[in-house]
Amino acid sequence: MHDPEAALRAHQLPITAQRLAVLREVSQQPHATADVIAEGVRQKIGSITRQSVYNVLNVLTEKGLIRRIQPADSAARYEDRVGDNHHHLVCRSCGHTEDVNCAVGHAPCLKAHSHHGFKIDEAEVIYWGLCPRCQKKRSA
Amino acid sequence: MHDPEAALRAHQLPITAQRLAVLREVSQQPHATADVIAEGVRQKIGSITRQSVYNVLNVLTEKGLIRRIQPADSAARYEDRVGDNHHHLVCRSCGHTEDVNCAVGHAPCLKAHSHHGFKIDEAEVIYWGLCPRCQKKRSA
DNA sequence: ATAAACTTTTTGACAATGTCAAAAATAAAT
DNA sequence: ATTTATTTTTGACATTGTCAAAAAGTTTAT
Repeated sequence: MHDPEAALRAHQLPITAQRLAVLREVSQQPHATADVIAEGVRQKIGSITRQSVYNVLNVLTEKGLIRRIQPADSAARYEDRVGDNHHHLVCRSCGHTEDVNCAVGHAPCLKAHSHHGFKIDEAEVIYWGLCPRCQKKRSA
Repeated sequence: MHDPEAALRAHQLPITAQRLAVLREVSQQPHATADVIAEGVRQKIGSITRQSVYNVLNVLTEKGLIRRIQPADSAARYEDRVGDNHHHLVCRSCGHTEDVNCAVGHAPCLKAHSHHGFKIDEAEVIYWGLCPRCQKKRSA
């Protein structure tokens, strides 16, 4: 995110210290959870309430400035890589998350044959496994 | 599930009224959440505690008798269709969930090129959209 | 610059979904 | 039948997130 201030303006969102800080934090720590973001922001601007973090994350998500992902057994995570069609690799043990470029192509990358009369708008893919660190821990 | 009792025995699980009832309920109401299952069980055997429902669902999931799915913005759901490689279609509006046969083939159905040193064991796919009912509601 | 109008942030309570630990009840094995 | 092991219940608690009203801040218009 090169210019958080411009990004907010582009979406007609009033500029506040909290919004700038949250936006920067999401950018610097992709896939962080709300409370990790809160901690990061506090170290930079002194303080922010839990509720404000949620407010900001929600409004940024609605406007499409950031993206929310919610893997099983984890609080929601946020990233600022939006607009493309990538997926995620999640560690079953520690929750560590990485991006994976789409194996197929454009969104929705998997055709679901318009099953059951549903109108499908997204195919979400999560690859589950063990990250390198946790593989080592197990074998130890 | 034709014979829940045999299924429990096959997995060396002591047979209890609660386990039989939960197993039957998951079978009859695929994709139900824990509290929906609890309600269903109560109508059949009179009473069961919230904790027992969780205990039973957890042990059945660990043993592979049932499968847990956890779509975003929903409590965990359970199904007794296990061992094959199918995915899910989830309604963004009401949470209604249906099975979708895998578009590709065998599990894990998508190769993730062993990215980033992860050891991948599953590719989970969720198709997001609107179910027929909710499509109608919107246009009304 | 200033004031008015609007939005955001804070504060504090609350809801939903799960888990933990110890006591009571039940099933299985001898 | 009795013992042993497991399960169920009971009640407290943790986490993640939301709701509503008051306080503080930002933007717009004068």
